[in-house]
Amino acid sequence: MSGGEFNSWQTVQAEVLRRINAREWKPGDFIPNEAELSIEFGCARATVNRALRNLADSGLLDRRRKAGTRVALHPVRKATLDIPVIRYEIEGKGQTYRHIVLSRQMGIPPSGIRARLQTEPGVKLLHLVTLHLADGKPYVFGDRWINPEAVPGIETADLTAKSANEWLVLNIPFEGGDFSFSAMTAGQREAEILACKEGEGLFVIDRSTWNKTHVITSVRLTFAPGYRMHTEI
Amino acid sequence: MSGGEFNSWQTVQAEVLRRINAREWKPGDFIPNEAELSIEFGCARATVNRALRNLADSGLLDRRRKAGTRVALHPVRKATLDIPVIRYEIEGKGQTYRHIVLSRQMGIPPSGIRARLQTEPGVKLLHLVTLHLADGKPYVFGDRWINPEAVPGIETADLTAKSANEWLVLNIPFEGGDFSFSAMTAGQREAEILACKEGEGLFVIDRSTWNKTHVITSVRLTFAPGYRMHTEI
DNA sequence: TTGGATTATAAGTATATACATAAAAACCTG
DNA sequence: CAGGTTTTTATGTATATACTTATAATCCAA
Repeated sequence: MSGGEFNSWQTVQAEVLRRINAREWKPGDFIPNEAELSIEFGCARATVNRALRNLADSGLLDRRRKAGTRVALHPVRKATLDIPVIRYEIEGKGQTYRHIVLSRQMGIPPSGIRARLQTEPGVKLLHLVTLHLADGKPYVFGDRWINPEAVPGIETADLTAKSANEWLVLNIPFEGGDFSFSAMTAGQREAEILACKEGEGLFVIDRSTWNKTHVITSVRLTFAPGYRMHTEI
Repeated sequence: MSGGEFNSWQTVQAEVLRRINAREWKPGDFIPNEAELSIEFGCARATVNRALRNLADSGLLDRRRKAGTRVALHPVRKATLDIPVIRYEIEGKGQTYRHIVLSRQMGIPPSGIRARLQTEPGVKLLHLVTLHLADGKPYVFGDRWINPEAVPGIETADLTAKSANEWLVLNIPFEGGDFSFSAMTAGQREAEILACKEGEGLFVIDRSTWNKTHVITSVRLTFAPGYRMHTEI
């Protein structure tokens, strides 16, 4: 074997990829261990490690200590998508951004929201409905519940200058988030707010974010017709 | 400074994250270089490098050679989402999978598809419409165009046993893909195929995949009402 | 003052070595 | 032979060192 010059982790990665694609190593197969590969490729084990770790990160290999490395059985492709702050997304397209607070009040959330935010029954949360506009046209509206216990200062915050999301991103660091993407049919309320027709299909993002101690906020973003989310791999 | 024990890349990463969250290092700020940090943290530069590289990968830091490392100005959060093969997705939920080829013929594609697949005007492509069912109920249908030049053997392939997507994944390795997610309103055709009402909001994925030489295929997946795509960060 | 060459610098990477750790496999023991 | 213990092993990680590379900053000449 031995053969070519594989003296960078990128070339090692490319060669491993080639073997996977050429079915020399088939899904489910164990591949030689790092030590063996480092000899075959004529490089250090650390270099092989870097390449294999990278491929494992992107879902093409499964690795376990002691067990070894195998080609992923169902090579799941992982796409990474950026979760932008809406203002940047709009301004990035060269449009002018504006947002309006449609309503803001403390209230007892519906049970679904309460479950997400993990609060006790009867506890009041801040409920905020905002509309974001691009060049003056409705772009997306957010129906948001905030746990004031997790967000000191939210009651007195001015959320007309900066949107709630921006304010939170700036002031309350979060560690994790939970996103789901779906479609809904515009009802009367959505049609009114987004200035579209009833019955149109709308793109929806539901998102919760949390830090170590609390679930901070849960928001449903309903986009005006025509919105697309895009990514490449 | 010096201070605590930061002798693993994870603890270094955690400390850097803490400083970012605590605004000790603000968005746009340059942070000390690797050599300085390695002294401060009492670890090797490679350890700092691993931590910072990881944070850069996840979008929280911007790094450039010679320039240095700074906290990302708009700390974009990146969510990774798995692109599953539909059969695995359905079977993973414990439902039975079945799929039907609704139509299969060579034809001249509309100009939008032609542009995506980068083929010459007048060239015929394979057009395939399939419906995937979960427990016998319509789950998603795919409207797919395949470039036969990129896919030798597709004309004679049996696409009733394995779906086109599975066949392609198994036989034609691809290097890159392009995904976009949106919502549409069910028209008469969608309502019929997916057994839903006209005017319902449907989740749509448009996907093209390519390898080094060709764009292989472009497909629009239209999901039955209620579909959600989920991810965490 | 501009624009091209030079230099200094910070990240990027490769390597040998050493040790840590998870977990499969082999080895007991009752 | 079940169930627990020990051993083995492949990956995971840390470190010192050395070299590479992109590029910001500087210098210099037309």
